[in-house]
Amino acid sequence: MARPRTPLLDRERIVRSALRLVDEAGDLTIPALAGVLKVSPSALYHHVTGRAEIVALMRAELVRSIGERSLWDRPWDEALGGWARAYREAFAEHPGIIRLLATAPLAEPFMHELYERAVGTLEAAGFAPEDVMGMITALESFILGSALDLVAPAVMVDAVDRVATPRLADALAAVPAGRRRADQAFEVGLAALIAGYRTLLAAGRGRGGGAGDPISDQA
Amino acid sequence: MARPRTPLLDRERIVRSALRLVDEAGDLTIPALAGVLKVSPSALYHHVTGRAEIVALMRAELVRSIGERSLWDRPWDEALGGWARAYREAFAEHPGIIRLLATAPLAEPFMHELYERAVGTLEAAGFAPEDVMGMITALESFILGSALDLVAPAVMVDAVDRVATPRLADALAAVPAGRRRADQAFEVGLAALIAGYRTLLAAGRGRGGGAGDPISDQA
DNA sequence: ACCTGAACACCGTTCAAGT
DNA sequence: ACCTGAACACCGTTCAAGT
Repeated sequence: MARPRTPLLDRERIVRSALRLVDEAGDLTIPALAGVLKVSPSALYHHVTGRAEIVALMRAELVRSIGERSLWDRPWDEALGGWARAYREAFAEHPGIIRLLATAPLAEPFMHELYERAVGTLEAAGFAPEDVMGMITALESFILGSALDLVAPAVMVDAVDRVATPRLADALAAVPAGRRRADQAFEVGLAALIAGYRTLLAAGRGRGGGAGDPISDQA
Repeated sequence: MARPRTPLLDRERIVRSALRLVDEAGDLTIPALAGVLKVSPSALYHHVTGRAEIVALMRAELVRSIGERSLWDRPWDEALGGWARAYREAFAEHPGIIRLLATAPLAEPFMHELYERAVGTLEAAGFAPEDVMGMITALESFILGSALDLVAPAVMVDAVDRVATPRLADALAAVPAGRRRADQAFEVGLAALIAGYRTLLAAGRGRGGGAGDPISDQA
């Protein structure tokens, strides 16, 4: 057929199909993607520089959806927690994508707007300006690690030696099954991280010239 | 030459070379590994089931070195923090390996002993048995995410639009360069996570029948 | 401009053949 | 048992040829 009068492909269709393919096949290959799009593999290269760009476009799409779900006009701890949940939730909806995106760089221009809001929220809350990027990066590391945990196979209870590692065996018996295992670990970690940030805020206000008093604020 | 009287290969030599190759080339391919070992690619399959097993062996080696560096006969917060640092440090010594291991399952039998110690330490400290696996998993997610952050390119300060995202631009100016950027974020997150766990312990002791009183303990 | 088909340089893995 | 060399089924990418 060669050049059709109306193009068969465009970047949006490519990304949409790529997302669906990764969801279903758990992997992204050019031949498979071309197959889904009913096109020859080489046709893709007229719209996209290569596989790497397709992955980058998938990431952009994900970041866009995170931004849509994040709400910043609330207390910093709620805002940050909501952002973290939206972030991980976006990954959770496309489990196959996690490995693909984890190994490629995270920080890209379309993240800037999200960072801007997070920085603004934390600084307004009274955190030291020199701490906020570290706080955001640490939270992001936790989210990404938790997303990977989402697709990691759980430690098998019956694979654990009750004699060699009895406490582990007991602790595992108390762990919920399936998706809830990862969810619970995420919530435990998120709560701890934010609680930790809270103590940082209290300490900072104590020594620095902050707004309130950490002791009386607790009452 | 065919079968040499003394074998050219064994699993240990394969893993050692694989680690070195990943460190230097940043990637692991069978042909390259065979080249380093001065052997034909197919020779490897007499000692190892395939590439996946080589990666698994590399992980086992890493876990072994983490175990060696971890000390558990100390207060839970120090022990857990030390474990986390040893864990990340082991990754940091082989940056190329991080992407390789991040995408493969983390939990494997040789982790059991490490988990056993962590569970024992946390339960002895008074944490609720149903919480400890979640706490360990969350910490591990943070460590793995931080290891990935170690090999992620930093957000470029001059790539940030000072008009669109002024707060981000300012916050980035306060971020240290190079390796220290990731180190600082890791320490911020680790401190927060452990501080958060501490409040969890205090709260648990408050309602449960724990050993101490969270308020008077602080003095 | 946009697609196809052939081609290239890779990859991991298998397997018969040699000692 | 342990290695080689040829072979296979893949992969991502390029490029001339067609409309």
